[in-house]
Parts: sequence; structure tokens; C-alpha cells
Amino acid sequence: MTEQHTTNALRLIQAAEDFRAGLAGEFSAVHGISVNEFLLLRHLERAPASRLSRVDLAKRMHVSASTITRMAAPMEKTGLVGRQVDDRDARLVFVVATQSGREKLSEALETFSKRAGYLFDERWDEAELERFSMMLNRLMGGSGDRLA
Amino acid sequence: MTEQHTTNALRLIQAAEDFRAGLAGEFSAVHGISVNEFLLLRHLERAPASRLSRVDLAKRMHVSASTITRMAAPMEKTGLVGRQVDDRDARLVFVVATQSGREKLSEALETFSKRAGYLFDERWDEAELERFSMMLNRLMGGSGDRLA
DNA sequence: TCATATTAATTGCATATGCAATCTTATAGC
DNA sequence: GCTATAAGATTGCATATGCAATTAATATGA
Repeated sequence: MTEQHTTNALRLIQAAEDFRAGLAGEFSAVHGISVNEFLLLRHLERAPASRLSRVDLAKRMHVSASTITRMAAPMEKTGLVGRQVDDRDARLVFVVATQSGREKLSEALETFSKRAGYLFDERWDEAELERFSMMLNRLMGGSGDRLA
Repeated sequence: MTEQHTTNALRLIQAAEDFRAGLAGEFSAVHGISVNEFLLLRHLERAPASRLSRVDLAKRMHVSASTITRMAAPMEKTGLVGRQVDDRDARLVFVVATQSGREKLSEALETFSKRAGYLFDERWDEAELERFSMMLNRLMGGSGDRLA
């Protein structure tokens, strides 16, 4: 029934935004990065050689290529990411995670996990968590470029 | 286990953003509104008397009060919402849905439902949809101000 | 009742982001 | 090999948004 689909999609959006909003303040205060910067680092971590071209990142993050250019600039300054021009195709400029960037991601993931724990803990048993995970996995379809 | 919580939260964010990104283009092209404007109208629809103060809307949408002020202005111009100053407390300025705004929401909800259908249909049976709905409901906790 | 503190809304300024144009490099067709 | 086309990245300009300061109105307390 369409009604149930609609309700589920609305709740999906709201649950994600509620969680993300709570995360934003703590990330900024504790780690000095935005949620989007965290997600960028996470995408890099899950990519081969910890690097992605700007267009790849843009597609994965649902933002424009110019946004990636502008996000990467200050992250290069603070040493979280580096820049690598492809040897064969000089148009490609990879964003690559640095050691510092990997450490920052690791710290931020602890905060993330703590909040994820608040979100699920005490209310979910293991079977439910597993089922929920598989359901979300199905929602995301077959594209291999996932955060998790 | 923390690992499972983290995975679930990451997937929750990604699934929501994937869906929302697809929605954005069609909303803009077909209905001439942004996803945020759609959500604002939806919050109004679900509020008593189809109206909410700016601070209430801001809390529900996880944006600042100034953003609500600036979102409402063009929506007043195009007639989607009106403005009502409270009789007892002259500080309160309600954003109230107009007939035109309700119709716009109704049209946009059709697009939304269609895409929600793509998202779930063919892959989910009714029991799963119901279970997923309840799971998301639990995630959102007890606050009564929901989109669904 | 008056002074103080609090709350809602708005506005200035800074940042973030998208779109379109541009630049550079690579690919395709001949 | 040369020209036309396409793709990746960047930049200019417009819009969106948050934070802090401001203004208006209400609530609180002596």
C-alpha cells in the first residue's frame, strides 16, 4: 500500500535528520569538523587507496563538484586530506586521506558510535539490529559506494 | 554491539540522503518547491490549525529561526503560507498554510509517494513494511512532532 | 508598579552550496 | 595528425543558512 511507503519514507528522512542534527553540534565542538567533512573522510576510507576523484566524491555525497573543490581546500590546509594528480589523466585530481585525516575520522567515529549507541541501545535486541541493517541495505540498492 | 549500531546509523543517513537527493530534482522541476519547503508544509499540515510559530518550525526542522523567517518570506509571496500574529502574545508570528499551500503539498505528496513506492515496492512485503515503520517510529522517540 | 530577565522574530555578516561559464586535458571521428 | 566533442576541475555569481546582535513584547520579582 502506498500509504505505508509514504509513511516509511517520511520517517526515514526524519529519523536521519534528527540523528544528524544532534551529531552536528558535537562534531563541531569536539572534533572541529562538520558532518559533511566526516562523511567525506569516511568515503575516502572506504575507497581503494583512500582516495577518490572530485566527481566520484560529488556523486557519493550528492553534492556538486564545486562543493567538493571548496570542501577540500580548507581540509588540505588543515592537513586532513591531500591532493594527487593522476599520472595518466591530468584532469583527475584525487582527494586522498592523510594519516592525520584517518586519525580524525577514527576519533569522530567514536563520537558517532557513541551517539548511534544512544539511538539504538536498550531498545533493540541483536536480531532487530541485524534485521534493520539488512532492510537499510536493501533500500540502498546495488550501488557499491556505501558508507557502511 | 557498537559496530552494528554504527553501521545502522551510517546506513540510515545514507539511505535518507539518497532518497532525498532524488526527490530534490523532481520537486524543483515539477512542483517548483524545495524539499525543505515541502517538509515545512508537511509540518504545518500536521499541526493544530495548520499553523506553527517560527521557533516551533525551527525546532521541528532542525534549522535556525532565521532560516524559517527567510523560508517563509518567498512562500508568503507565492501564497503558499500566510502570517498570523497571536492575539495574546504579539511576539508570536505563526506560519499558517493557505488553501494553495495545502494543494501544493497534496500534489507534492503524490510525487513523494510515487518515489517512496519505487524505493520499497517489489522488494518488501506488507509485514516488512510494517515492521520497518515501527522500527523507525521507535528511533524517533517520544516527541510528538513528527512528519508521519 | 517598575526594573530586570526572558522569549520570539528579524537583520547584518560570514560561510556553504549550486549552476553556469571557463580552462585544461583527453577522446573520437575523419 | 587534426579538429570537434567530452570530461574533470575550478571560479563567478546567486541563493541558502547559521550565529550574533538587535528589537519588540512578555514574564518575573521586589
